[in-house]
Amino acid sequence: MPTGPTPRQQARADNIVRIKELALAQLAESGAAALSLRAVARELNLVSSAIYRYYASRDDLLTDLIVDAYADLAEVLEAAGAPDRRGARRRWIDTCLALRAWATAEPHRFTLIYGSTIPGYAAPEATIAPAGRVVRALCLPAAAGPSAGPSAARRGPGGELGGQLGAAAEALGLEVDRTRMLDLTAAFARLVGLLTLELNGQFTGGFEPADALYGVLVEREADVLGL
Amino acid sequence: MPTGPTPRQQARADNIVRIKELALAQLAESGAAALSLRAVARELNLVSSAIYRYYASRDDLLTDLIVDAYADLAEVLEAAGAPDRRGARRRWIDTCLALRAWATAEPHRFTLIYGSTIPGYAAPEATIAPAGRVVRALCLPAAAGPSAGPSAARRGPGGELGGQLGAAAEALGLEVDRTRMLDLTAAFARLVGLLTLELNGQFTGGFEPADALYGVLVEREADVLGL
DNA sequence: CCGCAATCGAGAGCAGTGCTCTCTCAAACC
DNA sequence: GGTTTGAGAGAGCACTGCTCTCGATTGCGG
Repeated sequence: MPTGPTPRQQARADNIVRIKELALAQLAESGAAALSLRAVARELNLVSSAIYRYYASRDDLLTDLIVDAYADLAEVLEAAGAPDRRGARRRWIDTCLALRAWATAEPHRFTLIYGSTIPGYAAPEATIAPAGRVVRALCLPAAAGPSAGPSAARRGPGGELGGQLGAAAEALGLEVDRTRMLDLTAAFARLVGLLTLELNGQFTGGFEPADALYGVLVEREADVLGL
Repeated sequence: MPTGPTPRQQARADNIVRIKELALAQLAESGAAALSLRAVARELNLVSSAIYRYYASRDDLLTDLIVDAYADLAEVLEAAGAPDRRGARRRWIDTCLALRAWATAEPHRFTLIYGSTIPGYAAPEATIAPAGRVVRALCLPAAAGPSAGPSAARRGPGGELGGQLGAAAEALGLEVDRTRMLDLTAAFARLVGLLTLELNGQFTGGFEPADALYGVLVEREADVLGL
């Protein structure tokens, strides 16, 4: 019979959850730079050194939060773009709107994954798969489109760029040709770019709130993608 | 007669320059989060408290670096897009390429201005004008285009978005109608988005280096803008 | 059921940070 | 020449990440 977790394991799991919650709260109000392990420990009525029983370093905690953020975002996008009676255009647009809704609801988590990283800091191995899942979730509703088809997966731009696009499509498990992959990549970059600018206040005074702008641009993306 | 700066003023100016240089060097190798005033003071053979004669706080120094980065980038873009015998399309493309060249040459400075900011941290007044200058420099070569004209500056989408676009165009001193402003805003967001993703290593494994991708997408932007 | 090993928290401590305050000394100005 | 202004030194506070050691508790194997 499958024995449940021992009390100790349970307590440990609970503590990890609480640590993440508190860390997320700190993140939301002061940003990633101000995340303090000691402060988390304090709020947990733990002595500072005890935190290291759960995370070997501050970066480890951050990495965990990043992975969680990717996973949550991917889930949201997958739900928004799930295949159903809606047409591809509607699913694509809903997915894009879900992206912005998530980003504006949790700006600290969005900037955690798409904001600036430290120079020379390579994304830990653990984060690349979840990151890909987000890209895939966003692209999937728009994967089928002009010149797309299972047997065309190898066609499209040749040369270096063609190889990169083909590899990227394959890595994401998207059955699209290279031209389509180029369009999807561009669309992804545009959306993330727009949100990054908005969240960083680059639009302050001009486009606050940017709902209308975003709405129009998403429609345009749909047009460009032939949805 | 205009007396030159006193030795004291000169020494002070020199020190500020040296502080910025050292800070930039730190930024380049460890990121903005790791910028340490004490470390800068140490390299300057100064005791830590003496730094505060020049900058009242760490944030003040960062703000200064941000303003400088905007100014430098704007200068580069203005030079790349300066009116001359080249056609508008060529000038636009050259400007876009200059943007990427600057961003990849000084990734720490690019992420300093377009990377993530701290939640609740409002951009200091001093930074918004230089930020606008960059936008203007990028848009200028593509300002003239379909449906554009001095007397059309008020036309284009109406409603909330129309007002925002009109105000933005006016604030930047761009003589474009609102439709054009929408296109320019979108193009700006796309380019910055793409570069942000690239510099943050979101393309690792797929599109490194992203020269080819960027080149193709810039050509496309030119098409969309009717250049 | 009992002993041994793994785990956890406490506490002290190190090196570093931003920033403040006071003091001294030299340069600049009247 | 006397006085004001500015620069640097030094000590200190509160904080950070992280390490090490040392009891105490838990849980597993014999």
